[in-house]
Amino acid sequence: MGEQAEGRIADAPAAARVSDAPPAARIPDAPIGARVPKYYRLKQELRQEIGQLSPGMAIPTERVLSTRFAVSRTTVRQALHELVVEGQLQRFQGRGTFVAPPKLTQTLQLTSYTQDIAASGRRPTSRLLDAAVVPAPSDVATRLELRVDAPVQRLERLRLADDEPMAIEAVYLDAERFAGVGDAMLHSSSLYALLREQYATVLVRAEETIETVLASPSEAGMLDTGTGLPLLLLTRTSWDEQDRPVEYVRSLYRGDRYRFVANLSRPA
Amino acid sequence: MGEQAEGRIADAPAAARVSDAPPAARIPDAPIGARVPKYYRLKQELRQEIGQLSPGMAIPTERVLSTRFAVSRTTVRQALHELVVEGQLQRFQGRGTFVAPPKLTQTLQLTSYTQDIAASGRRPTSRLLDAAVVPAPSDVATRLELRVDAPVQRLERLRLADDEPMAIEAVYLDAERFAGVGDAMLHSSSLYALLREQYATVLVRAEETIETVLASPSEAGMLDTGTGLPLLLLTRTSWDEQDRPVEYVRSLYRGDRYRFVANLSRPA
DNA sequence: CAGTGGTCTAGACCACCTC
DNA sequence: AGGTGGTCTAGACCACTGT
Repeated sequence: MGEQAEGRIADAPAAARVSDAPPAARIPDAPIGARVPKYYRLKQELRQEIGQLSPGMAIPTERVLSTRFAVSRTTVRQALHELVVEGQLQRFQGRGTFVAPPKLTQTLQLTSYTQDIAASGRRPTSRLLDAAVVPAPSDVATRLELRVDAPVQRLERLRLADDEPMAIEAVYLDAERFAGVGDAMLHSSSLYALLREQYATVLVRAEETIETVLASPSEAGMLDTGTGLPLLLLTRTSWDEQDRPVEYVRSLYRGDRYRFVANLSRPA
Repeated sequence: MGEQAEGRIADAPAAARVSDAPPAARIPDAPIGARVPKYYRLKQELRQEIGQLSPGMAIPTERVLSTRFAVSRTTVRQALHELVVEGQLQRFQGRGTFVAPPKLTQTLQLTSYTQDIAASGRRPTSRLLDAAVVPAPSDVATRLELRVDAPVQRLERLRLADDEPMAIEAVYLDAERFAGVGDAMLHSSSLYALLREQYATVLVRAEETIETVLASPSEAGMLDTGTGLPLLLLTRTSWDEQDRPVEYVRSLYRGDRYRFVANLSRPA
């Protein structure tokens, strides 16, 4: 990161000040008509400095930034946290803070996942985390038009692209209609191919929702990110040619690494 | 997906303890194989209590929770913050913390915005924040297939539903092709109607992206939320029947209040 | 005015990584 | 061992909302 910051004195309306602090760097002053917290001005300053750097480069440690800008480490951490959430920085415990690569764009479309990733020039893999027949919880039952506690096959997978964890995906299927699909998935990587070839089922439409949730500690661990960081939760219900619901999928993507794109056309 | 923690006493591996603290309430113990911070266990505990309450009801103040659970106010705030981000609580400076109403679902479709909201039984309004012809920044120029700095009409509106701020929307149009559209919008509320009636332009397809960003202080002010809270940024490029790009739109929605849904069909 | 959430400080200990 | 980010504490002052 550069050497000096531009702008004038910080420390806007409030707060006790250490009287004899060294000149240190400056974070931009608060503008007039708006209330701008110190951590936010620091964030803007850091954002600009980060813009000059390349992905993967390390930035100074929290303690260094704290002294350089003459603010507490808490304030530095608040600024860094927001830059992490926005996908500009990545932090690793014990290692440091680094400039993040740009976000990746994932298309919402009714085709094979594997196919999508490969089309973007990356190597798709997946790790089966869990495959079990369980009683349908109410949301799953509703989506699949089954009764609550009806047996459903749950398939939980960690999706990777170029070996980087990309999403945690849980698929639910009617365990009676798709008997044995759990075992079959132990040796197959494409659920859609399996549905087509073994169950003569083709998906023709889907409804997908997107919202923001936060990573639990275990989710954060699997996605190699921090607890409490925003994730994008995609849920998808897909129907076959007879308009029967076939799959209900919940996928969690890192919000700092992915954006989604949908193609819309005029309603018929 | 998700996880649970049962159990008793808090204060897992670390931290100095006030020796004579009152019995206080308990937050669930940390489970074995995972590292679960105290604020996260508190969050889970609070999440459960909130589940029993109705939207709009007040919860205890930060200082009360702090003593009740025998943790610092910082820890309480971290737990509350995550519940706010997840849309379970709403905080208002000077007033208190309240149970939030459920998220609203907004459909991604190529029809009038106003129409969409009305269809969901709410009253759509909008406030024109700004209408100016400006030189196209590079991203706008790219999307509209214009040269950088070509004149574009910018229309910035605050969208409301039942008088609640819903989104900040900035639309960009080719100022030469749609000359006068800025003035016309002063007296019209529907851009799409205006395009159809005054410019004989009908939109037939669009590409929409969704990603997470954070609220700046001014955005937070307009959306009546907090600085640094996650927003969903939707960008949309729409094309007419001749496949010319017509509009480029950037909309910011509160991530704690909205989710989005898209309908997909088998690619042709 | 008292009480709320919002910001900020200074310092401590922890878990984790690299050397 | 030493340094990193992650968590937590106790306390302060602020801006804002209600009375």
